[in-house]
Amino acid sequence: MELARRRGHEVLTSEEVAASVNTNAVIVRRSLGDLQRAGMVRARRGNGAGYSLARSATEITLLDVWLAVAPEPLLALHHGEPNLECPVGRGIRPVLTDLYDEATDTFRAALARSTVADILQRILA
Amino acid sequence: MELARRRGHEVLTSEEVAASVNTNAVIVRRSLGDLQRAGMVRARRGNGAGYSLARSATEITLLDVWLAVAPEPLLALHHGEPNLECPVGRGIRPVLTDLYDEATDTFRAALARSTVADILQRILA
DNA sequence: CCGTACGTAGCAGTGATGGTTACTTTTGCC
DNA sequence: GGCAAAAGTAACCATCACTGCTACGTACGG
Repeated sequence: MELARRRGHEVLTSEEVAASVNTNAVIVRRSLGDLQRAGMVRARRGNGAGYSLARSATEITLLDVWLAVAPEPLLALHHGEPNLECPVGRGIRPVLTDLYDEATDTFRAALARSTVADILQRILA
Repeated sequence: MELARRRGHEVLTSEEVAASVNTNAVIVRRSLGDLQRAGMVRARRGNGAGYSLARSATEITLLDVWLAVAPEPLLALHHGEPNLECPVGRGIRPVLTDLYDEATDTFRAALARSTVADILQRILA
């Protein structure tokens, strides 16, 4: 959570972030790369480089982050084809994808209700 | 979907279900075993054995199925501990689990709105 | 008692993820 | 211009979960 270092440090290196998450700097660069492609984070390179927020923390929702780092469909159908000779096998997929989409939408709506700023405020409270 | 064979066949063997899902009988037995432990399906053994619904299809929601077969938390925290020297690292987990629970609840509520009977009706429509 | 089909263990193949190392590229500073 | 710092990225390995398969134990009807 990038905003916490708006108390002095304008940018954070991947090493610093990795230390605070107890993981590897490369993992951080990979994840922040996703957020950067989604336009929520800026990366400066070269000497004195590091990451900073590209948008205000009040304008970044959990949903934004979720979409940037999780391309997977949350509910996946069985990989293989069902047996098309069975009447259920033929018709089940559109119905299930429909229901999946519905459930996924409510899930996303819940994520969209919280911004990074909200979360930070609740952490510091 | 077990109800479709209430047009004659009282029980289905794992082999028959596997054929209709284009998968292996053992996989079916494992999955239906979960549903059986959750009380939604009955299994008869011995000669002429097979599976049948333990409750009416109108009394089985997608949420029931989901809970029976998916014990995973849908949104998992990072496995490792965050750095506890960072103020954000210390406080973030309760906040995130809270938000995760909230989103997961709305997701489950959406699943609870559909029963197996509903799905079957939509398939045959 | 015998055959059928569930229950379950064990194993190989696959794919996703995390972690590490190493190398390239960019860029500020001297 | 050259050096050093740090992002970007590729390659590789370990781990884990899941599917699919074989095989065997177990319950139960005829």
